[in-house]
Amino acid sequence: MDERRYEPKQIEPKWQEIWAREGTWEVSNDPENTDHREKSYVLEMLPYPSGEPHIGHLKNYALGDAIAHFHRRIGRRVLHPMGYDAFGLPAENNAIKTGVHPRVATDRSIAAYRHWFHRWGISIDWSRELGTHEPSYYRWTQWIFLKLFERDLAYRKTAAVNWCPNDQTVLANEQVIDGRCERCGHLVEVRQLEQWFFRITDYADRLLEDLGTIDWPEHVKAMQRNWIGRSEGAEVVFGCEELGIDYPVFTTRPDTLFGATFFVMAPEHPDVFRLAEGTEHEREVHEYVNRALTETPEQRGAVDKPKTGVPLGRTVANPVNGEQIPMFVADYVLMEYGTGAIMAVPAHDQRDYDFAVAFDLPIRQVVAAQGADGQDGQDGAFSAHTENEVLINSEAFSGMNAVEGQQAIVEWLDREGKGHFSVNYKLRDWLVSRQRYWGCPIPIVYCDSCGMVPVPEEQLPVELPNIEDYQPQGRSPLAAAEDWVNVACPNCHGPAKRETDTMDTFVDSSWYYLRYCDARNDHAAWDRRVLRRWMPVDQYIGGVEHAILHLMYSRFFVKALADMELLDVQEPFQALFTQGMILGPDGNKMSSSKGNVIAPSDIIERFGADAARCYVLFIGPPDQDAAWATTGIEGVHRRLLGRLWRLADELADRGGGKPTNAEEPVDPEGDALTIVRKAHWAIDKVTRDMATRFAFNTALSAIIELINEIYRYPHADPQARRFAAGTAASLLFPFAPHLGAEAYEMLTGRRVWEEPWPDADPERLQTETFELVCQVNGKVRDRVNAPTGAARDELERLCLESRGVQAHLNGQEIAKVIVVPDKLVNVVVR
RNA sequence: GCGGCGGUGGCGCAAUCGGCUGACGCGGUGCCCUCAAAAGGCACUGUCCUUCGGGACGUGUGGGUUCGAGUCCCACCCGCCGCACCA
Repeated sequence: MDERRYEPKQIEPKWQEIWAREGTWEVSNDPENTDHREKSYVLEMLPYPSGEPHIGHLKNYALGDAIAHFHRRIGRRVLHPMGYDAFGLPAENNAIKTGVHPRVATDRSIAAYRHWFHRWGISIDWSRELGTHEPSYYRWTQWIFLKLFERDLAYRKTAAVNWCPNDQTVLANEQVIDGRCERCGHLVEVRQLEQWFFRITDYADRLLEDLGTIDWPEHVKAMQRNWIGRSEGAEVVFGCEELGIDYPVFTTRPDTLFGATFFVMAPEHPDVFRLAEGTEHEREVHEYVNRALTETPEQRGAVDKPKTGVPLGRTVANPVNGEQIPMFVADYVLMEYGTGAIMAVPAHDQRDYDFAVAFDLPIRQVVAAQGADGQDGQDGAFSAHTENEVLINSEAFSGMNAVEGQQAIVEWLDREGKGHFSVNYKLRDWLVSRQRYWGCPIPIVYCDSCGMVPVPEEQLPVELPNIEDYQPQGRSPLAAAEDWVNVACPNCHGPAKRETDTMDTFVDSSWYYLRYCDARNDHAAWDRRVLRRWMPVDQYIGGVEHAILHLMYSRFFVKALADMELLDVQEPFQALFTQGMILGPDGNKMSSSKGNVIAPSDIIERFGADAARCYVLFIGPPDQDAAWATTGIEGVHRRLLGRLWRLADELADRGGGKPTNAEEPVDPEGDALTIVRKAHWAIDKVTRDMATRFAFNTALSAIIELINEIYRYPHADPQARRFAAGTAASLLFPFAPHLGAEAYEMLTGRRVWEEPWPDADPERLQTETFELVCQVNGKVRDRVNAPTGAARDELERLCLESRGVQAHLNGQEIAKVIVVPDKLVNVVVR
């Protein structure tokens, strides 16, 4: 007798082959609009293909796949596509090192990813597969660029930009973390360069407001709000009479204007040298600025660093009272924020206060708590205005409530032409050009006579040429491809040159979810009507590391494209789920240098795809980080999958003339009823966990409980056990599709994915008795069986009669009895 | 400093609307099956006390509301994440 046991290697390929051959998960765009099922667009963030997928990918796609399967089974038409974010630096850096063309390396990785997605059994509509590096895709990336260019949302300007000397390219603000390149960790330099930008700042308010319309985790919304950094205040003009130049500053506290006792400029401010010229401080200013500019952002930004600065030898006039106040240059003022210059109010701002103390400058309090005698110094610098703050030392405005005073001061400034209400943002325009090869070419041509000319749509794509030398030299490697660079001007047909920068890869991934909807459209990026059938993405799933970059850029794209009437939604991702990381067994982030990497390929080899998928979901709440434990996957393999398989094997109808079935027995009794009830309980539990929250860990534990219950009654009616096992297989299918399909087929002869999601029968969720919790003064003293739905006084009687309660009453006086029907009775004694 | 999220057995965690704390899994202990092992099955497993009936305690700390608090309120401690000289 050969032993029969759960062998994923025999089960998994069988189903993968069927799904691949039949294209089971493909879904039509339904141009006739005949399919009236509710749509569901389930999407995981597309992978950057590098080597082989890692365990985080497995979790990401296991999560999305469970949702996709669940939605299909509850009767929705589900779009669940896959693609690859295939342009990018790692493949190019690899090419520099090894000479292997980035396309070759990328396509090799893509093949590996595709292979593994099949072996994981992810239910993907493969007919929509795409790679952002394919001309059939980036043709439309270029088209979108041109659309943005037409609307002046893509533009070129010279600006101080972040330059990574290691990667030899510029970076977006969002790609600079603590002054370092987010990719290679090298210190970033600031350079004045002419670059391409997308005008995302035009959308700052809408990006902020519409966060209220989407179902995203609070922390992601908070990060976006933070990044947009909207603050309301006023722009106030300080004039330097000696040079006849006006300097506007931004302030959120215009009510403190009368307390401004000096004025500070950032070292990067373009007028600093000009102001100092000819004054006794000229040399000192040069030295200070040069020193400040060579400091690393970490050094300069150190929180407890003492305030430094140098006088400029000039004064500006405070617009509210004409007072001449001295100007300084100091590195605590940032060129990137506001106007690069500030009015300093040491009485009400900690930083200004610190500077004033260091340079012995006057401190004048202008806001005080009402009734107080004005001794609170610099307190309240950042605190919001309270109702009882009043202005003092503020001429005509003295005595006014601070909130009203602020309003009045700005209105007065506005009338005088010296200021106005203003809103400031931390968000900058998105720098999109990169001096690198492996990216989407920018479809622009420079002509000596016509200037900057967009490549006509019908000439797209501008294909990336093959080159020999990928080494960046401060300009794009494409600049060396002369055959490609030199081109006839589309306008005058004279000699012209192509733009040699490529686009940030975040441009590619900002619209891929739109292309999936109509992935094989050769005539357009998409058909607007098809988009209407699918967009927005109903459930987006990915890592929190994209909270700002990818997710903000995509939102900007959708809003801009909606404004062009190219699509009909305002937000790309209606709901977002951010998964936690799988950490190494040592609790640290997995990395090859720590030697704690768990390779999915090893895991699947040992335990199969179903066990791997279930384990990454069972390990804990899916939005939390969790450490990998090999004993954990063994548990899932044994207690969940192995035991279900054995049940199916034991209970399967093996012919015998009867049709196989796992129908619910009609009138189960005794143990059979207990098992049937547990099955309905599990249906209800799993359904609620999936539909109302992402509690896959508890859904799986409910399925384990059901399986345990079937084991507990080995001699119960086989039909009841078969029904329960079939239910377990059906419920397990979204998590472990191979075993779910296999066990279901063994028990019923049918394909589980063609079956509707089971319904919990409310009658079966009800029991005729329940365990009544009997408390005395809130402590549990007994539990007794009571009829479900019993009257309050009946429950009270049962409780009072119970042995445990009797023992604790000791003849004490009963003050009160609390009855919670079908749950508990609490006897309060004195 | 600002914003967000957490703190429950030896471990991961569960308790969904204020009602039995610790579901489920891991780990541990004992037993069954076996010539033996593997595999598998069954049972027990928060701490302390116990006359073995049971009892006391227990959800970061301290207070409060309540018949009843892991859950609500106040104050605080600790940890993680994001932002941060943002005017």
